[in-house]
Amino acid sequence: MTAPDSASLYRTIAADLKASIRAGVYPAGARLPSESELAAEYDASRGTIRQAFAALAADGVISSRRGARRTVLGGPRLQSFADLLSFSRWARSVGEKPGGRVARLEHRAATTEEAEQLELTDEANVYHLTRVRMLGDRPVMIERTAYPEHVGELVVGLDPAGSLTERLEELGVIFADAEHTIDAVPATAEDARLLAVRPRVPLLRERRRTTDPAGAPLEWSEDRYLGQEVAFTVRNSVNRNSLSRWHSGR
Amino acid sequence: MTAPDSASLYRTIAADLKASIRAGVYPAGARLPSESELAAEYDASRGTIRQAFAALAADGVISSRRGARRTVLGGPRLQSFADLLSFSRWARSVGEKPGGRVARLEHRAATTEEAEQLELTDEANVYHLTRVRMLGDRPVMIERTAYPEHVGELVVGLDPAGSLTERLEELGVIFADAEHTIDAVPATAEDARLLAVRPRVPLLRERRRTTDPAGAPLEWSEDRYLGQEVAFTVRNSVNRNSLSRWHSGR
DNA sequence: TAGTGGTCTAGACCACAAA
DNA sequence: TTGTGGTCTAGACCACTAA
Repeated sequence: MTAPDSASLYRTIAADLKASIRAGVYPAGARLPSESELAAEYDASRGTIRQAFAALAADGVISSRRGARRTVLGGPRLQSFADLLSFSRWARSVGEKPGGRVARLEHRAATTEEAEQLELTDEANVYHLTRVRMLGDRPVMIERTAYPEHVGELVVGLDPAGSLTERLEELGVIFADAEHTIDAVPATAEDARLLAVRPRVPLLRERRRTTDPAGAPLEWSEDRYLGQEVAFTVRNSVNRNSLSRWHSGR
Repeated sequence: MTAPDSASLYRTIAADLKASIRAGVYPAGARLPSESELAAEYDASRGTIRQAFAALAADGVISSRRGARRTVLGGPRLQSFADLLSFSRWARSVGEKPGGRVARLEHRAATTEEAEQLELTDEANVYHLTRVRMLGDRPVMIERTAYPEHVGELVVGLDPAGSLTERLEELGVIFADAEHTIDAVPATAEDARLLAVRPRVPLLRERRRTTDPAGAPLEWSEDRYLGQEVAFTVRNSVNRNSLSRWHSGR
């Protein structure tokens, strides 16, 4: 889950293939080179080539079947794990100017839910940050994030108008795994005020728990997006499925 | 992407591990056996064991780091690709009784969007089915699905109150890959009537395109769930990300 | 320091798709 | 029939974790 040997051969090959796909050398539906062709080209063993292809498959970029060459899947261009965690990075990647303002920053005792999600004892404190995030000059999302103390202490020293995630990474915090729960809720009075919309407008809610390579929680966030401005896309297959559907059991 | 050799050794090992995890032998956070231990136990090579672990990682069940044993990730129990496609199968898996009634079934020319999603020429016909799906006696979702003619011709011969996906699979239709786009929309007047809620209530919308192993579209569906009854969960990591965030660019 | 997973090789046989 | 990807083996060396 860490990123060791970022220059390993199979990663290089995978990056080359991704770049070619992005550049349009292999458009959606196109057939990719065979394992043996690539093995010859890179002077690598077949196993290494298969590892490169497995990396593309894990990102939902290609499809493969025995007997036929691999093909490029269509649909939207996928984003990296890092782009997904950082609103600022994402905004830039879609050609928008990210912005934000702090609505509230607290250092207080954890709520029951926060303690559970961050795996803290009930008496522990958290840093809780509420921000309104903007694309250009339009607010599109409210971010309510709880950090455990050891992360929050870093956060308070940073410029809260910019990308906290990127700054934290520079400070050596490694984000490794995340779990996202997505549903729809009506805007509360506070939501409506912060986003400049009417109460009860549909918002797309993403609750996210992010952990480090050892599985220790780094943040627990509840983000609320303007419903029809932002969407999430997931690809899965028979062999690869990290999506599930839940019922509140109300 | 097909399911060849469903009895291959690595699949057997992966299934055993999943069963043990589900049974609580390895709870969330627990350390799993090492590769060499499993290799000895199954009299398999290390590569085969690694393939089994890769299958669990692809489903977001485990985490791994060099130097330390693999650990079980917490969070909700994951569902299979098949459970995700079939409302009926999903409902049974969460202990609810699935139900449904047909609101409309049409055989007509494809709309522009349907033609694009199903990769049809503009003049082609589709079968379009609108159903209200229930858990117990409560409606929770509206399903609006377009099928290309070769699939739709099978669908019209089936009992539309039950699980079409399961019946289609029995008829040899193989669902291999899917792409899901999730956002929030207000209930239209028709939505509100079918779900017995007030107009403009937040609905969680899932648009889904499912393809066969060769990449040919099998269905294009727009499902609308009661916002706070149903949620979707996604797990991803630095090495495995099939989730992305989209902006309508409005 | 001992044990673990990460990377890579060089083979083998097989099931399947496409021509 | 030819070439493809799927499965499996038996080795090797290395980077990293944890005791």
